[in-house]
Amino acid sequence: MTKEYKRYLVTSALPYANGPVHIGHLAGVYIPSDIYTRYLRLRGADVISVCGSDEHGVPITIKARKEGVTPQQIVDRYHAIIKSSFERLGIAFDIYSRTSSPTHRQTASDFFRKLYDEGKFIEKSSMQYYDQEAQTFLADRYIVGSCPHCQNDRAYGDQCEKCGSTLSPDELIEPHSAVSGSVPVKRETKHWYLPLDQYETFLREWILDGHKEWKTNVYGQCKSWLDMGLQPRAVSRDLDWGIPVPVEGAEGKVLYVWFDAPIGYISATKDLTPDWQKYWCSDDTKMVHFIGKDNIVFHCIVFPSMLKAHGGYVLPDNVPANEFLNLEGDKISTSRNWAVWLHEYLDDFPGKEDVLRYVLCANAPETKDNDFTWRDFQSRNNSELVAVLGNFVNRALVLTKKYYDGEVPACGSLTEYDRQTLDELSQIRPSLERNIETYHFREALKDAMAYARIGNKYLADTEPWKLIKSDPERVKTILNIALQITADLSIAIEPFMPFTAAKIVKMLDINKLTWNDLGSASLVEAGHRIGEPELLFEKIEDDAIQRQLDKLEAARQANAAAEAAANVTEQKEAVSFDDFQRMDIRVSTVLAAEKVAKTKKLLKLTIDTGIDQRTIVSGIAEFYTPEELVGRQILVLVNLEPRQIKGITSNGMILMAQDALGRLVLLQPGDSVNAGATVG
RNA sequence: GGCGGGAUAGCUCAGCUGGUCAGAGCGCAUGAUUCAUAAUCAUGAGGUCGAGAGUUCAAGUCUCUCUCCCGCUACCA
Repeated sequence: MTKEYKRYLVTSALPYANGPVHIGHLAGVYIPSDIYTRYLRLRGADVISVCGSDEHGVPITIKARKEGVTPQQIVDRYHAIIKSSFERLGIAFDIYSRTSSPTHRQTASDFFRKLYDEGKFIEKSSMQYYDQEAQTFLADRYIVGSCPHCQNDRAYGDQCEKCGSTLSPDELIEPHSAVSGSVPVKRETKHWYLPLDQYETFLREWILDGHKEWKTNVYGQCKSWLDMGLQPRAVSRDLDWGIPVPVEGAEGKVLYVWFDAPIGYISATKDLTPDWQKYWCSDDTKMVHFIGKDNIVFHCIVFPSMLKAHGGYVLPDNVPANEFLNLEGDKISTSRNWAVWLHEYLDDFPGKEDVLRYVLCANAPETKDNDFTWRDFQSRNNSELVAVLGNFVNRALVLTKKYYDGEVPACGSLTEYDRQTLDELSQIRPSLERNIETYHFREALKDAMAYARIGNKYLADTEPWKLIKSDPERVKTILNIALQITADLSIAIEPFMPFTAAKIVKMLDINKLTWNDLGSASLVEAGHRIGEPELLFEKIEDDAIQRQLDKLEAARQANAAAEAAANVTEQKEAVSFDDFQRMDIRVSTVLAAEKVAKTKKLLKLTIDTGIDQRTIVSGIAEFYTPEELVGRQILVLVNLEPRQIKGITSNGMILMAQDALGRLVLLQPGDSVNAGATVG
């Protein structure tokens, strides 16, 4: 798509304000978007970068309730932390807004109302759980019960955090309200849906035909969704935290958070400039969404459908989604405190903002999930930033200071080798530009570092410290060139390491350069006096790394302790002996076992209960193979109501123990007994 | 089970439309060097490009099958 654009609109996924920002967010979204934005600015492009906190949604209300504060207090807290830590890291948004702002409330509300008035929604009533005591409908997250898969008695209505399965409230065993603890009842409620299915044709043409250049993970994910067929998606919820649905008779309903959040890009732009329509409503704006892969469907399918339904807005030109960053081999997790928090990093490593920016860019999960390790962090700092970049700049400046008292020497006639070096340097820029413009920031960073590598090689090959005795004139030219390379380097690394770039500019004591200067060999004039050289980076010693590793180890142990405590479930309510007597549990023998086609967890077992032979379907395929089950004695609840599973009638339930890891283990008699022996 | 992504030197990764594509950085080894934060520079080690088959004059690069990892989705009492 070689369309000519007049301006750029860069958006970065809105961080969810129920926790601080960690390195996964940075590597996936904010570092790339910042590099891209800074590059465009250096080029003098008309570009704005917008972001803000995503402050609605159920998890925030849950956190607030848990802490006994208001949702507003929660989002105020994290908005402040996130905003200031971004600033400290040099993430240069033109505006960092928030979705609880009046502008956003108005914008999202108007957006909804326009679609509503134009009949772009469908209305549907459904039965949902209602808490009579608290007089409120319950979001899926607010319903707690036993997980039907792993028996965890603290599963939520949308997900069981223990076994990871996705649930619906109806699946929960013994559901109760997380608000009041009472047993909820079903009550009818009305909601509005965006009929995504109506936008399928548009999306297919726009993405599958029109944007084949998108990253394979993004394109593939979109294709997958489109091929599965899109369903209408609810855009409202029964909740009191959020933007009220601007429709008569919609009291107690708010916009669903995924509907209001992306509109935050628009309202942030409004907060930034009265000229916001120039960016949002002109075809010659290039909009780019920087996101993580968990957001692909919202930014490529849902939000574009919303924009299309609304009309008059630009669609994204690209959605460069990154994969996930792991930490020391494990998934980053906010709830498990398995993360490197940005605000803590900034406190622990003052003055090392660029080190983190460098490492996260060099190791960004651009094509697949990646791992952040503190050893790698240390190694990249010590052997790349200190040894290559910092060292080269220091060499050039110190030599200038030493030989010429800081006065830039004049460039004399160039040798063949000089020309060769300058030629090599000139080849970097096109590659660097191409890599940034195609969102290959890892490669782009390598290109930027090449200036320092070439500089080091140039000094080693020309050996000015030797020539200073035999051919002082020649040394002037050499150091002049070394200083030019240093100046070029400062331009090339600015998008990646703005603090370091600024330091170099300060040490050279020159005016800030622009991208157009990159590649020039006359950026520092002869006779100019440079400032005082200082070190750009310092080595990071083992003990600093060890402290971070210890910190993580502490989190790991805290998690293990918490999990162990959580795993011992409470004793259930007392039952009468009669209740127990009603259960008919028998020792049975497995006669045959086979996998149920098209399932991952199900086995179809034929068993001898002593009374009869019958079929039972059980979800143990992940733990037992059919072969090892045949001939085994097991315990079976034989008088459980039959149930249809995958078209097979299951007559009974196999008793199993579940360990702390969610693993299912069969129970069997200590000694062999006859089939049909009763248990009681 | 369906779909998507990934699998290339010890580590992190480049390899676009098939033919100097078997590469870079780090790490390692050897040598050189001392201006520099013991930093730098040179050279090297030979990885069956996840496995197998196929198309082709020619395949990491295309097709098919399989294995493993990540994600989405379905199923589970």
